[in-house]
Amino acid sequence: MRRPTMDDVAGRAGVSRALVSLVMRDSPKVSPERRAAVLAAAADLGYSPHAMARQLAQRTSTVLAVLVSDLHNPYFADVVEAVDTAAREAGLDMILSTGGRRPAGERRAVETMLGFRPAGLVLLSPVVPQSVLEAASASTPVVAVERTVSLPGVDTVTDDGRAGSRLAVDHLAGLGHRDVVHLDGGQGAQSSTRRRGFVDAMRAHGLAPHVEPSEYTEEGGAAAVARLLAAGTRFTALVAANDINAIGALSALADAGLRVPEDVSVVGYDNTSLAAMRHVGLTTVDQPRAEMGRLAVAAVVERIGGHRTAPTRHRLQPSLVVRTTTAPPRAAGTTA
Amino acid sequence: MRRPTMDDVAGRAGVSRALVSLVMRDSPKVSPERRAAVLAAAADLGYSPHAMARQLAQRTSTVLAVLVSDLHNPYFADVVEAVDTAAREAGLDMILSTGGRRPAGERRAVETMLGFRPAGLVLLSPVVPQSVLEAASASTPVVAVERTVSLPGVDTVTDDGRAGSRLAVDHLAGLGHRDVVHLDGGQGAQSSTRRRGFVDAMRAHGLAPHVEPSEYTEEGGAAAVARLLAAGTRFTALVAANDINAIGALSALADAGLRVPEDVSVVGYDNTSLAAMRHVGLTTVDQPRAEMGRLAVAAVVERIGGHRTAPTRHRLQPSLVVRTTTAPPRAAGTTA
DNA sequence: GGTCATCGTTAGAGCGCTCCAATCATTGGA
DNA sequence: TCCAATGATTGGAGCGCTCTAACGATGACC
Repeated sequence: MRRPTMDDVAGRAGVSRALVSLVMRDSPKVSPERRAAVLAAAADLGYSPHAMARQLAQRTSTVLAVLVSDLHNPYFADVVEAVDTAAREAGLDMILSTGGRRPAGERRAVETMLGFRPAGLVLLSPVVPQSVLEAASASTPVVAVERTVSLPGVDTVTDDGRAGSRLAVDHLAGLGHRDVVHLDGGQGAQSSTRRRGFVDAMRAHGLAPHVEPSEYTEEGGAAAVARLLAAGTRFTALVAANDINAIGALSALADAGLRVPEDVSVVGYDNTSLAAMRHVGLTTVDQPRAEMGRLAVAAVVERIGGHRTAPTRHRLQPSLVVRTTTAPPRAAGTTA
Repeated sequence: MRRPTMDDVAGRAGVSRALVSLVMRDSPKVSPERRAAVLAAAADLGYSPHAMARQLAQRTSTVLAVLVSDLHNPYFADVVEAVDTAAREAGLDMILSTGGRRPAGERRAVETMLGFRPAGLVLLSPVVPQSVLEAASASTPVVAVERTVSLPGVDTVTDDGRAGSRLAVDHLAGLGHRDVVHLDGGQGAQSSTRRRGFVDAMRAHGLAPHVEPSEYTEEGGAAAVARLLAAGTRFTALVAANDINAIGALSALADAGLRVPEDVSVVGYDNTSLAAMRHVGLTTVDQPRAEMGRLAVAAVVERIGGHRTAPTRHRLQPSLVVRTTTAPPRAAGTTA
């Protein structure tokens, strides 16, 4: 079970350990014969470098730590995939961990990862308090995705949540809706931005904004709609906190015998694979997830290289994807 | 940016580095006063142990490497969550990586992870050739989940795919279906087991089994159904390769104007959150995912402890979850 | 023929930690 | 009172690697 070390390879190839090290790192200053001998010995022994020993000696890490708030949300699968690809291209190895959308879980996950002295830390929609991010940024480059942070040591990559909500409202208002309710993301990252965008856009259309508390989960969406119906609230359209929240809302509407989009129109946020499913066909706001993942890694790389110390604030433009859950309200055409 | 080391803490607390090490590992053989002094110094300095240096010195890793074949399949989110929880309880830190369901990608991911000399390697539905698993098992405990492997050094945790398919067929046959088609998982892990179970169960009911090639993806399911319809194949029920494959099949059926379950019944496999969605309501075969994740970690832990060298072969019993995509066929009641 | 770069190679220190054996301080038993 | 036993603490070697500086061997140059 004991794996061969550099010394074993050196012994077999009849060279010094330092030379083996050079070969392993593709140094140009090694004669072809020696290089061949070393590679042959390594192959014979089935040797591969010990990544941790290397990092300890180098005093520089190639580990990119990534925290995912919720593995069940397909939104993250896309971002993580992009991060993974970009990280590999930058020569970084991704470590993934999850906090289960709970601050305590995330905090512990961050601490564990920091124990590995990663080259950087990418947090996807984190819910930990800012203080944790600040502490982390003291020892490694930190990038927060889909979370507004104003710390000088923390870079951010978000979509323009206000613009996203505006797209949704403009679309609905254009269809003739006047009674539109926003299901709020609560403690979730970026929810306040989306809420503000909703309120502003509604006012711009001369409509009264109604915000109903909810959260970034299916259950939350269902519960919020159930509450609205129980209260007898009048609405013909919903702007959900995100896609899974919208899915929950759709379920609750179906339970109540309301048809979508005939009785109620629904708009989601994130354009996850869920929204694209034929049986859902959710109209939703698309975030450039791949781009966001790439930018997050790029931000880390820039900091590592020391090319930058000032924080980056990427704010990407979302777009609307219209599918089958939105249509003019019943009494359409009555609006100006 | 330089993080404090154990020596810094020792200096501040006025003790030796070895004593700090003992405190950090909660050794009982440290006097309360010294312990307090060390902890205070560590807190002042914001010290946290360097996980990699620790592992190098200990010659034993606490890293559990986990390979996920497809982050987009919610099936894995559940298993990973269970693995994460169990790993943490066992004092292991999870590293996650993904191969994008491509053998080359998985192979590279495995090599990268092995560079960290993990305490164990858990592969979820891997598609790499057995030789890769064999090579890996030479240097660390390896557990394959949902993949049949007969190597002595590799433990396995699978569900009983034959039994799962049988549950599906029994259910459909019980409803009166006679023309049932199985969408095959192709190269995917465990697909041959599920296929065999389907064929055997159909024969046991005196029915002719029809197997249509497909794969573990939404597109694959849609394409297979489109092919069946184009060929004019007669069928009243489908046993899909897995849930996302079933989702694709549902879409294709809808496109063709066929209603589910009135015209065609559909059974999935995995009981993912997708299947449970109100708008899908997929009848499906449930795997005890949490249990599987736990068992996988347990297998690694047993090998680490040296308690076992013989391979474990866990085969768990699946169960059927009946929802709304299955019903008697149009001409029901005609069967014996 | 001697000096000086240049090149490929190597010894050895050190990364931050754990482990072992050795040390020192205390206590209890005879 | 002395010695063994117990418990708390420490020095130093070593984990597998990288890095720096130094090394010997060439060859170029005058």
